[in-house]
Amino acid sequence: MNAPRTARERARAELTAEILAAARRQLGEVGAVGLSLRSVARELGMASSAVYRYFASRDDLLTALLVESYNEIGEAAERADDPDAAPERRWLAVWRGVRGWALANRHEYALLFGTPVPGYAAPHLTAEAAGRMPLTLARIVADAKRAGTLAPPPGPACDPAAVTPEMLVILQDMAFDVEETARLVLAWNRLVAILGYELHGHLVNITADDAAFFDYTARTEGAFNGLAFD
Amino acid sequence: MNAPRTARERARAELTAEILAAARRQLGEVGAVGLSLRSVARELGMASSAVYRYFASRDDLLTALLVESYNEIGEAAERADDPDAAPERRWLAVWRGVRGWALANRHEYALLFGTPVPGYAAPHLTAEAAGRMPLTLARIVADAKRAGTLAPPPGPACDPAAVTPEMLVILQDMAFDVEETARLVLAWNRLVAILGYELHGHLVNITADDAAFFDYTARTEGAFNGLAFD
DNA sequence: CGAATGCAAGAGCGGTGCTCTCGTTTCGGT
DNA sequence: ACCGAAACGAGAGCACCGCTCTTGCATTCG
Repeated sequence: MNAPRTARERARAELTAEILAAARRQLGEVGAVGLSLRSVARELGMASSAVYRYFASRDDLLTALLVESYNEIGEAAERADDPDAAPERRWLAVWRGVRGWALANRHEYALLFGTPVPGYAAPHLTAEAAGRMPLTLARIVADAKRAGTLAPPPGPACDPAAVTPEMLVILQDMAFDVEETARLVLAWNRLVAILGYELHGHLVNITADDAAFFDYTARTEGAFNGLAFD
Repeated sequence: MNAPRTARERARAELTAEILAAARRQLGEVGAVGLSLRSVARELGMASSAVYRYFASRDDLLTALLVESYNEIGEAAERADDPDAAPERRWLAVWRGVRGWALANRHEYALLFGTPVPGYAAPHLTAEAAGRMPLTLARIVADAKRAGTLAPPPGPACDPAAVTPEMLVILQDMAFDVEETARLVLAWNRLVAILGYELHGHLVNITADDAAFFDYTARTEGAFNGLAFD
């Protein structure tokens, strides 16, 4: 990420940003499958072939939007977190913060957590951005554990072989054991899943007050992770 | 679903089935976004325009595959269920049955529970087929409740206004209250979500033994729904 | 100043969903 | 037995897509 020196480099950086912005706008309107490189080019008044100077393929453009969205949802989670509050309040606040972003950016949310494009595997660079949201949840539980307010593990035991050693290493400075790690994975999965259900219409005619049901889900999952809900 | 009388009607029914079968085959190979009406027509040796006599649009064809897949996953759940076994065994068996179908039909699974096509809303006819799998889970809990082996509700309370009255009516002959209904919705959501994570690669480098982690998830969710796991 | 590079534009390829027309076949009622 | 209506298959065509290649112009660098 060096600063552009020449005028050409500056222009290139600006145009790249413009393309990305236009693509993001169109993504928000027509979704990922409807996003067309040609229409992005049209919006910017350039030939479609010119866009390929900046993004090698449509998938590359989508990957850039993917990273951007991962960072946004991670930032939404981090911004909603007040490290000085009680763990239960923090937990609910972060869940609500993520929901707020998801409701305001449903196409981006679908891009992040929906059906992956068949021939497409998310490049490794997305890993760090993708981790910000789950890590925010993990920090809350870690703080509660450090403060000694974490309840004993409820529910059945988890096979220690089910979770990778890498995962335990990543979370090692938070001193999580296998059980706590597995429950955190499930909490992260739950947050993503319940929002997917709400956004994709799977809860129509099932839940009446989506916000209330979401809060219920958040409290449930927080209690499952040892936080003092109820 | 009347029996075909004339030769024309018989031919029409057969061709419709052939188109559907070819489409299903291609869906399994290239996924929903890669499924092209033209290539289906090519496979059957007919003009692409002829297919439109049988399916008004690509979305219509996809809807037919959607209903077919919903019924298959529902049948997989029902077939895995042995009503004479203990509720805990039934619960785990159904979860595993659904996982088996999902692993063997990942593109169909993605079609059912992945990102919905932007302009597309699932027609109402899919509702009955879509309900078979969740209802199988509900029956197990209902039987356990009837047998008096259901544990008291764990976790935080649910706002009674969160769940629709319709939902309670549907499950009324099982005599579920709001809490039990909400937990069942979450169990159904969990089953779909954890399989989505496994199939879409969100658990790579996180879980080591996917089957073991899935079983852990099933037991966890079963215990949350009052079944006697652990 | 000249060479090398970056760049935008256009044409073109093969693919898509979908529509319209045209000639043929089949069916139902008289 | 006939005749009109309906169903049907095939083909051409429209507008769009991702992507590539070539061409000519502008900028940068030695």
